[in-house]
Amino acid sequence: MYNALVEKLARRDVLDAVEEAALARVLGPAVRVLAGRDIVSEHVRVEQSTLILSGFTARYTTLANGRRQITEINLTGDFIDLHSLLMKQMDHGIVALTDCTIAHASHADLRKLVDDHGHLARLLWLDTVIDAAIHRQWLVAMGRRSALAHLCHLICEMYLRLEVVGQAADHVFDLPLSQAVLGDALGLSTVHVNRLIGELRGEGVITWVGARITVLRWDRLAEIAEFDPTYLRLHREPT
Amino acid sequence: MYNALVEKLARRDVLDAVEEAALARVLGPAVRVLAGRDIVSEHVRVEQSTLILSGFTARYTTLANGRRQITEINLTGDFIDLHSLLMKQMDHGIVALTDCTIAHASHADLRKLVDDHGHLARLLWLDTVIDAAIHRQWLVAMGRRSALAHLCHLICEMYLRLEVVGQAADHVFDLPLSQAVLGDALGLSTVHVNRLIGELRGEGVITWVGARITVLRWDRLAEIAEFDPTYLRLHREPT
DNA sequence: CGTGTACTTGATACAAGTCAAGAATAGTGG
DNA sequence: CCACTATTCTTGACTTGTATCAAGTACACG
Repeated sequence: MYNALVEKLARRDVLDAVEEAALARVLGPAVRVLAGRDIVSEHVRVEQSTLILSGFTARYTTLANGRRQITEINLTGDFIDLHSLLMKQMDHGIVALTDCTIAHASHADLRKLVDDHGHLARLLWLDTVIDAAIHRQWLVAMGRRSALAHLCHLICEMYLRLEVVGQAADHVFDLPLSQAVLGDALGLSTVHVNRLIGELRGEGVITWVGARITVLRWDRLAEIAEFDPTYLRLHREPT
Repeated sequence: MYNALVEKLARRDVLDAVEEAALARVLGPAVRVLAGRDIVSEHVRVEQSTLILSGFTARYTTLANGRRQITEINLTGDFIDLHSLLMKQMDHGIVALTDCTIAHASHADLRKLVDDHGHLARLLWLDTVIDAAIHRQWLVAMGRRSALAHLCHLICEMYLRLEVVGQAADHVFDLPLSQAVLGDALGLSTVHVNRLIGELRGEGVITWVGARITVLRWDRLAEIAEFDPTYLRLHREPT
């Protein structure tokens, strides 16, 4: 059930059976969460971390005027609040964007896991470091790329991350997020997101029907986004 | 010479003499870097991490059209590329914004340090986790706050971070960054940054003469920014 | 004391937001 | 299975925040 996480970590460095077993041991039973529900609320203190077994979630922050900014979209195999092992108090909330299955790991157990397994600890540390790298790419896209390039960048990122966990292939994948959610992630209005998608459709770069995205011209998409996948660290290397 | 780092870590959790000594041992001699020079270039692979002993640096990414986005401003006591211990390949560059003094620590030595000192390792991990939290705050400010609120948020953050290392007190501090640099950090044009500063001056919120910023009305500044310092984790707690 | 960099201000352009309303889908209960 | 409802998507008209272009002023520094 924690296969996606193992696949992701194994994509970065060899994971031995002992480590896999240790990881499995800290995870609690699968829990179902309905779309729209908070998995972790803003500002709370937590004593456990959460692994996504299936579904999409978002880190978000709400402002006084009710506007929301999503700072990362997470998916199957992501340890969404691993950072809370070190920073107990949440600086943001995490909401289920679709129906999700999750599993918890207590900080006490995780603490023992990282104490006993140095190599695995470094891989988990790496995972939090990659979160930061994703944040930086979003910052660059938000601050200095055009809205269209920003959207293209997000599509490229989602495709690659889904591909790692077997939920994307041949430039086809499902992204069951509303345009309002995408707007909150991109820092744009829903209307503008809609027009950008229309533009990509019109140029024949993608089709997007329901949740199903088909990238017809990947090269063009990556070119508009100036997409460089280095930051996702999807190659195997001793860590 | 590494006092600022020790002060910062000690602000978060008790650091014993053994840990302090171990930290000192991995650091090489102080090196001078002139303003404008790259400390680490984009895309390169590195085998050492860098601690700022004095001065200001910026993480940045350059786009094809020459525009630049700064994703974090770093200062005295910051381990600017600690993440490279785990992700060797840089996904961004680091430039000296002012003349700086820095010290290097080889990854081999750092690796041994984190292997031998679990608690210290967690504090360093925490430091990278806080970098991610800072990125998230910038994302929120960029995506959903007004340009004015974004600038105010940056001023609040810089003040608190400088205060930790003894470079700010009584709402007065030096921020020797040009408005062009601030624009690259905020994702705004230089002209607009200039007008925002004028607005804050006009409202009597701050004075800003040369590099010297005096916050006359901190409450107002924090209110505009909706600033909540939780993300900087500046309280002591076992980690 | 001259020259480059940073700051400041004004005029204009444009990207993206807001408001509004209709069309398409998906979900729900009878 | 269909009618009813609530989202979500789409399009148009208009507004606004921020960028761009341009020119002048104030510093800093060699």
